[in-house]
Amino acid sequence: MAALQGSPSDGPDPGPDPEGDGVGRLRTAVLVLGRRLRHQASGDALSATEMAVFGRVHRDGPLTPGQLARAEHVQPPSMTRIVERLVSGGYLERNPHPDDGRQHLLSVSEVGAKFIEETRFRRTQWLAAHLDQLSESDRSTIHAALPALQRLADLP
Amino acid sequence: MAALQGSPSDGPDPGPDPEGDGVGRLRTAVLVLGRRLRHQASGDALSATEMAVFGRVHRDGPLTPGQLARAEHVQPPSMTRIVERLVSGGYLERNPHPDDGRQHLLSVSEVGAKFIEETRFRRTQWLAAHLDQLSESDRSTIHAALPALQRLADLP
DNA sequence: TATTGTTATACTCTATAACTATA
DNA sequence: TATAGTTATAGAGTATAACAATA
Repeated sequence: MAALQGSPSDGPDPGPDPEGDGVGRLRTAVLVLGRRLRHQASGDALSATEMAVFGRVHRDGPLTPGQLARAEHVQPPSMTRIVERLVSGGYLERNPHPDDGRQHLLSVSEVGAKFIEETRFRRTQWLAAHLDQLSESDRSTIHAALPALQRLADLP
Repeated sequence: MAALQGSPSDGPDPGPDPEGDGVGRLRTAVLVLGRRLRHQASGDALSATEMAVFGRVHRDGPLTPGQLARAEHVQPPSMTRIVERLVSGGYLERNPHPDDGRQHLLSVSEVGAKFIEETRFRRTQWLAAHLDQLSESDRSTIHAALPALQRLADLP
């Protein structure tokens, strides 16, 4: 079916804005946001991706590297490096897996927990600061779309 | 004010999911989507960013490299390389600027226009194909959030 | 033998700095 | 002198391939 507005086969009137369809605009918005997210994070202690992984461990409890790789849709070697930086930076801790000697369980360290409290308080993150500049209506619309965006991102 | 759900100062009840706030989830969704968009595009003729720039020229008419760089939030040298590939691939054409010898105007070539028609018909793009797998309700929610996401991406 | 994770390596994207040409 | 664009170079992020350890 149509994806975010009419597809070519929907009828005789594709509208006045042929390629200005939702797909193109969504792609652009995602790419620009991601680009800015990464770049603005470069002065921070953690990169955007590191922050995402760190936040996920904090949210979803102890996880193995493999679980994290699947959740973030990166390959295992990429996650190895991300986790390596987070562990050597003191944000995450590696604990042995109770049942399986090959795996580890990653959890937020004490230092890491304190770091989250600080950054939540300071609100220095680019995304949080810029969301605050939107109208209340824009924020709630984005908030409403979040589950759908997550489902889109996690589709096989 | 609060950004996508309660901030720490909103009251005594931060909810059961401290860091599972909208900011973190939005960051993750954007990063994962961008990652998959880039990766899945690697088999295509154009990368995700190239497609975004190409689509913008198609949408918004002849543009200069500088205008494109500002619109996509990349630095001018980055846009130079993106445009270079699109021009040498035959998708875009460089035309002299009527008033200013330093600038060029980029427009979609005949081959480029045909390419857009084909890909719209084939729907091979990762994003379009996956949007089609969402429910109608999810698609319309995302569609409704698109202007807000664009404003967020374009904030100074 | 299959799975989890790591090491080694390479590629893409994008940035900063320095330069050229035009205004 | 200021602006638009390009060239040269470097860094971050992520992938694939090969390997080690455990199930």
